[in-house]
Amino acid sequence: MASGTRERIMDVALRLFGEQGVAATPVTAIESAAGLSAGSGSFYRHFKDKKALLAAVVEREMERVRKNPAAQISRTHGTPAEALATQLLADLDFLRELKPLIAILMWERGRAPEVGRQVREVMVQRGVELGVADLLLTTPVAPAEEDPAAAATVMMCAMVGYFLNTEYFGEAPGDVAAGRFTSSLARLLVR
Amino acid sequence: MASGTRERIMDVALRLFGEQGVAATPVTAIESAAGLSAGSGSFYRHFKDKKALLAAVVEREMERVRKNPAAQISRTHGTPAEALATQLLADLDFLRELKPLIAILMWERGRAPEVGRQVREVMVQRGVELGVADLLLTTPVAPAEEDPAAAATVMMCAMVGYFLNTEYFGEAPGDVAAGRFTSSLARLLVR
DNA sequence: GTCTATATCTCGATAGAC
DNA sequence: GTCTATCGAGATATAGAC
Repeated sequence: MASGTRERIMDVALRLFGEQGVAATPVTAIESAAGLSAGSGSFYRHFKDKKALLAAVVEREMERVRKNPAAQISRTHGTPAEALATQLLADLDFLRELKPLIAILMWERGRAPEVGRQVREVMVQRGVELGVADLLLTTPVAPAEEDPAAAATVMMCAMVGYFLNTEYFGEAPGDVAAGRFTSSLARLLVR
Repeated sequence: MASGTRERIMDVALRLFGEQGVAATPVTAIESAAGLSAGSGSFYRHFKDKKALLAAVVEREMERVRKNPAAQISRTHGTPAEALATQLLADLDFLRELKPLIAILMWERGRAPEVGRQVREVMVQRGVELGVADLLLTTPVAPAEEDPAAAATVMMCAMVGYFLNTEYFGEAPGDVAAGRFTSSLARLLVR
C-alpha cells in the first residue's frame, strides 16, 4: 500500500480539478479526500507542488485514453445513415471518456494553454476530429451536399455542442436522448 | 468624473471575470485596471464586496442585451434555406454579444448556479432557444425529416458548438467561416 | 510516509487620515 | 472618494519528530 497513495492522490485530484477547477482545489482538500491528514504536508512527499500534480494527472489521463482499445471504426450495418449514426454514438462515448480532461481544459483555458493542446492532440489521435470527417466524406452515399467540408464541420460542432450541453449545462436540449440525436444528425448528413 | 469610477470598475470586471474567472481575479487587480491604487480598499466605496460586483455586472449585461434592438426575425429573402441561413447568422451575432456572460457562466458553473439561470433566461427571451426552433418547425418547406424536434436540437447544438469552438477553443474547426457554416447547416435542415 | 507545527504569502475586507 | 496601513482567513510549502 506504500505508494498507492500517489495513485489515490491522482484519482481524487482528477475528480476535484474537474468539478471545481485547479485553483479552487486546495492541497489540503486533496489530502483530505486521499485519506491523508488535511494540512499535513504529506502531499509534498509525492509531488513537488500542485502544478506537477496537474501535469501528472493530465498525462496519465491522456495515456489511459490513448491505450483504450474501444472506438475502432465499427462494422457498418444497415443503411449508410444507420452506420454513421452508430459511429457517432460511439464517438459520444469517447467524448464522455474525455470528460474529466475536457472539464479541466474548460477551467484552465487561458491559464494553462498546454492542456488545451494536449486535449486536441488526443482527440486527433483517436480520430474524432478528422477520422469521422473522413468517414462522412468517403461514405458510399454521396452526401448530395454542395460543401462536404462545411457539412463535416457542422457534424463536429453538433457533436461537441450536444456533449457540452448534456454534460455541463444540464439536461439535453429538448430532452432528446443520445441515440435519437445521433440518428437525426446522421440522417440529415447522408441523405 | 465622480462616480464614473463605478462604471469603470464594472467594465474591467466584466473583462477580467470573463478572461480568468471571478475567483482568480483579485479585487486588487480590479482596482489596478480601473485606475485605482492596488490594495487600497477604494473598491469597497463602490461595492459591498466582490459578490455584489459580480451580481451587478451580470445584471447590467443582461439589461444591455435585453434592450438591444437587433435580431428580430429577419424578413425572409430567397429560398427557405437562405432565409434560415440568414437567421442563423444573426443568431451567431447574438451569441457573440452574450460572450462575456457565457464566459462567466462557464467559469462559475457549479459555484454560482444563478448565473446559469440568468443566461438561459435572456437566451429564451431573445428567442434563440425556442424561437429559432419554431422557425425551423414552421418553415414553409417541410423538413422531410421524420423527427423535427430532434433536428431542431441538432441545429441548436451545432450553433452552440460552433460558437464555443470559435470563441473559446481557437479557430473554427476546418477553417469554415461563419457564413459558410450557417449556409451548410441551413441546407442540411430544410432540404 | 505520515504526522504536528509553522513560516510565508495572497487575498478579502476594514479603519482612519486626508 | 482615494489613499496608507493593517487585520484576519485561508492557502502554499517547509522543518523536524516519529
